[in-house]
Amino acid sequence: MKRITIYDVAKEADVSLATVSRVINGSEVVREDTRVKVQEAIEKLGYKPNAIAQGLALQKTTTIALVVPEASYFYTGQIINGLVDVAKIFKYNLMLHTTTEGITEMNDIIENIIKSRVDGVVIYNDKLTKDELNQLTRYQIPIVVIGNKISDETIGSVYVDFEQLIYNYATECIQKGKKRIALVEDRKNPAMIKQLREGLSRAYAENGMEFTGYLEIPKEKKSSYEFLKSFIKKGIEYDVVITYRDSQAMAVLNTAKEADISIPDEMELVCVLDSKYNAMARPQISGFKIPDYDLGALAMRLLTKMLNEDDEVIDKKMELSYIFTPRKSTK
Amino acid sequence: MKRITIYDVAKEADVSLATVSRVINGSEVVREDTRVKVQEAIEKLGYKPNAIAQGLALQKTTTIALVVPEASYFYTGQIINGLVDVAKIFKYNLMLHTTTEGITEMNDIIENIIKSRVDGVVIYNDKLTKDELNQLTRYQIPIVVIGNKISDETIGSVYVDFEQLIYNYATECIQKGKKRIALVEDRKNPAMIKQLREGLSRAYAENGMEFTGYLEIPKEKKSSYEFLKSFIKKGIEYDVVITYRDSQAMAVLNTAKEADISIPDEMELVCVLDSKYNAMARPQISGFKIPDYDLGALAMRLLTKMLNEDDEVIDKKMELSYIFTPRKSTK
DNA sequence: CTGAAAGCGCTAACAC
DNA sequence: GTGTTAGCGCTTTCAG
Repeated sequence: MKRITIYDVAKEADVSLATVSRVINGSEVVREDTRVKVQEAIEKLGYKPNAIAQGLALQKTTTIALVVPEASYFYTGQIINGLVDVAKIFKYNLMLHTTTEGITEMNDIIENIIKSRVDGVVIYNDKLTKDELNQLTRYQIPIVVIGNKISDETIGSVYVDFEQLIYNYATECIQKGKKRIALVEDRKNPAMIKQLREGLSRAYAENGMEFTGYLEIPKEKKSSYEFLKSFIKKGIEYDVVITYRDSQAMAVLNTAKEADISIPDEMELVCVLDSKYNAMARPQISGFKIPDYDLGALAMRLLTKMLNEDDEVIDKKMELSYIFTPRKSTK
Repeated sequence: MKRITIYDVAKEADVSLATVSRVINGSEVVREDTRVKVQEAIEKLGYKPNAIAQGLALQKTTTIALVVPEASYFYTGQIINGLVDVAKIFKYNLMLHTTTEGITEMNDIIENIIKSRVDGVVIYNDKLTKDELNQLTRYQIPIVVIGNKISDETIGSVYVDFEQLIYNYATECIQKGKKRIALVEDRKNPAMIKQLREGLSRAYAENGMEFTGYLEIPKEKKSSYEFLKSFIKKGIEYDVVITYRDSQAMAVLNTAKEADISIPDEMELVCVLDSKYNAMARPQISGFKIPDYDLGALAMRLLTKMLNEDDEVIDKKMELSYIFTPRKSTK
């Protein structure tokens, strides 16, 4: 089957290709009967405009690049859903780029993004140097970053302040006398853990103490569970242990049970990133409800605004809040 | 900043644009010193070839469309990872399209895919009519479907035969005397549940019985958990209950515990789609390890073969196997 | 209201 | 080896 182009339609409808172009793009100036004539020709031939050619002619692709860490986790998934939904509303297509921990060179992705001439990019990524961002801005491409407070002329950001979140929580704990707080390392999210440590350190510092509860998982241990198993049975050293992801929290739960430590009576447990699995565990795990879907949705919305010259973007830096969801693992 | 094109590079390097094109595409015929000259010009100007223009000229975009259900679940995520990794190897870009249950009209997506002139598409989707596929094939675009046994001239498929899986399992159960098997409905995956029911029915039929253990979740119940709660406490009616997703299995686990039913002693539990959460539950939930990552990776590999004229595609229909992972919820 | 023609950036014969 | 030129399919002035 021969590729059918605007030219074929023009011939079929006995008009010029300019006219066909007009009806495709819903121009008002076309007379009704010729519009119908063209429409019929389009139907008959099964013509679909070539977005690539349009992109070339218009200097815009109506597609946005998405850069996300490997799409494995529920949390990321929800963010993507938010991005996708809003993109759909504004008729943007999405190019998916994923970063694997360290392995995927950001540079390749950036190179790719630039070549593909997308209209904008949304990046959800902890590790991401200023340099790399500049690379993108140098090519004038609008960016929205999820999870970082960066922002300037062509960069917007949408995030939750985890440092503040954990600071607030720790402060409250300390004031209630729960001074022994532990934070479990998460190898998959070093940048996030760094933020959490900072928040904890700040809270401790303000109370004249030093934070010493960072639980680094020894290299030889393959999983948090394996580590915690040997760690937790040593005895109860902490009032509350904080994990980043649900699976780590569940590991704590399981190891505590095995060590006959009662949660929350003898030790409390909090998971930063709440998830449905937290609610399914027994005891149910307390956590912070992060507006993941909204992070994605608002990021995309912000980008569409930045892309649309008519829209005045008031604030390129959007901080979203979280809600602590107390369940059974905390008192 | 003015958009810099191949023409600018040509002028800068004092050669013709054809030569620049040649070095960009690694043509062998360029003399070393002019290649260097051009490279320098490219560096200096920060030139990046416009993939859109290349796409137009070459009649191919080196991008593949992905159609997946909303990217929420771990299972889907792994498939995507597989797809992404292989796509990366073969330098294909990915356009992401997601289908929301029923809401997203497949037609819009198809329209979009056709317009974007992708080289191929990978569809992971239960509900997908033959009609819709034909729509795509009509435009000569190669497709690989994940999860369905469809296949013809331009369509390949990679799947796990769940009907057979559950048939095998049920048959074994029946032979061991566990004749009361239940299957919990999954509203989010009706097509999959249909397959599972068929497998169960077949197993029962072959043993001269009829399958009656389909547990439909009443419309007024908001979650599997809510339903199971009222259902399970009625007493033990089944020898083994089968769920599709991990969260449903966990719901069974929790409700059984609340009803003081011992798993696996009084009732066994199997989750079709195994996940890490199954291993974190207590008792740990048995399940079938589905090669999700491989499904994605092989689907993409198959597509790349179909796209490459040199490659002879031997079999467009790939059935992957599963492994039953017995844990503590089955005897 | 419609058509003619230039151009978007790049590739690929075809010359030289 | 390198340059010239004709497209790839579509949009958009500019005329008429």
